[in-house]
Amino acid sequence: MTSARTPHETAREIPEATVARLPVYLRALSTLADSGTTTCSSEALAQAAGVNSAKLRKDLSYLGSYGTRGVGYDVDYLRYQIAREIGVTQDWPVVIVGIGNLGHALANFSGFRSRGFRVVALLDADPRRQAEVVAGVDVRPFDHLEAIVAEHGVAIGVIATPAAAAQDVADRMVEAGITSILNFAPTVLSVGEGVDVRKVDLSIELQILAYHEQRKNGALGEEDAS
Amino acid sequence: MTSARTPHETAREIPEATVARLPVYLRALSTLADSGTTTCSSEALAQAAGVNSAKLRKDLSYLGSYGTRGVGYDVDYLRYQIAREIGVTQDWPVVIVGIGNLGHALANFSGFRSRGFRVVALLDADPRRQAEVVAGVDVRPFDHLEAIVAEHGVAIGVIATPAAAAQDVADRMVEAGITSILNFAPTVLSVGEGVDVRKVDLSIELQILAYHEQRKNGALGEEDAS
DNA sequence: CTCGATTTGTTCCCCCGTTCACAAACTCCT
DNA sequence: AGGAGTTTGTGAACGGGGGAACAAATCGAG
Repeated sequence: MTSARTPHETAREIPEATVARLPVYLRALSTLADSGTTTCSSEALAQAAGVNSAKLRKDLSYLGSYGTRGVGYDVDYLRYQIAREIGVTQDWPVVIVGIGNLGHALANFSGFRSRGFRVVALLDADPRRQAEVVAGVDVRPFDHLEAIVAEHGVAIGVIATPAAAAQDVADRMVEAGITSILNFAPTVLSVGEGVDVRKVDLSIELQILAYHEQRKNGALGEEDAS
Repeated sequence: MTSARTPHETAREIPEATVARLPVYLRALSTLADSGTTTCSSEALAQAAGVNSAKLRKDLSYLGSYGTRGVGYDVDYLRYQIAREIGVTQDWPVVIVGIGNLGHALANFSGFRSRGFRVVALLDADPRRQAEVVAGVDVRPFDHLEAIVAEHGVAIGVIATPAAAAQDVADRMVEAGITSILNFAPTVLSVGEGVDVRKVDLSIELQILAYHEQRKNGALGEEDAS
């Protein structure tokens, strides 16, 4: 969770940690369904999702009581219930801003369509990129943002620009009416109340791995550095 | 944190949540340094990093006492201390497996070099991709993995393959001696004791945003579905 | 040298999340 | 029908992290 919480909490409250795991369960269920499994226990699903089975059951209990004691969960039924809870039974239009190397990769990412997301526009400020067609969608000028958001009712924006441009892009997105941002630029974004931001940061992930790696190697560099 | 913990804990223990924020502080400090700032308060740095100042001070206190009361922190000094703690004062060789769209983007990512990481090899199982040269490094057969890891002492591997291949790649990596994996494939990896895995999953991030987005819109779909 | 202003380092408390453990509920076999 | 075996859903204990608040330390002015 990055942004502030909405003041008017609706109905039942699902913990943030649980929300973050629901997509994992959803994927595991899809895999099970593809392999012909129609029913599974919390133990089996937990293993497929890489979590503790007690945690899985507690997570699912926030959604309701969708299992059968002594039996387990119906794969298709549970899958639908989770998808509905997350909100991916409907289609979410998405705009991607910044069509460099990463933007290309994101636009071509097949997991978009199959999981309830539809890329309605690719935007870039660089006129040289606006000639391109990526993944069947043509790259348009960044200035079209407001019109596109209004036309398609876009709520989710993806920022794949260099760090220097990210905050400006975010500001424009928010102004245009976007309320959820996925940020790939290595910058801290500041946005107003009610806007959610999630960040994906490659170099941070690598640095976290480096820290643990360093410790595995018996902690060199123990000088006190006074 | 994804994998198990090493049994023999060394010296002082830094909480995982703090470790995840140190790279953010490091970047904020670099930005401050670039703008000519030589000293900053915890309040200023916290704002630049997008966190609470009390949390920042507590995080830094795990590293030692590097500030001066009544004054603040010396930007360069603190930056070096954090970099040393994370382990990015040395250079980490990295291999990337799977040179599709995403692999291209990762290989070209400039944040690698500048933050203590060096891409020593790009690997792909597809012979057609092995003709390419990406970001000055030529794509080599996946089978070269073991030799490259041994030669350069690679500890960190990046998986950018399709989901179906990811587990096999991970197994080979671990067997070759890699002990930290950054996984971009949408799969749960299972690895042995002592191997760290971090995952970056686009569709999960989008689904989390979708969930919150759905709730903002006044929670439709309140049928009980008996 | 002393006093006020500033800022760090740390203590204390609370809340969220994880895990264990068990009662409730269901199936199947006899 | 009844009992044994399974598996879910949840209550309770526990640990970690976040934030407020304060004492300790440093600087600067007079």
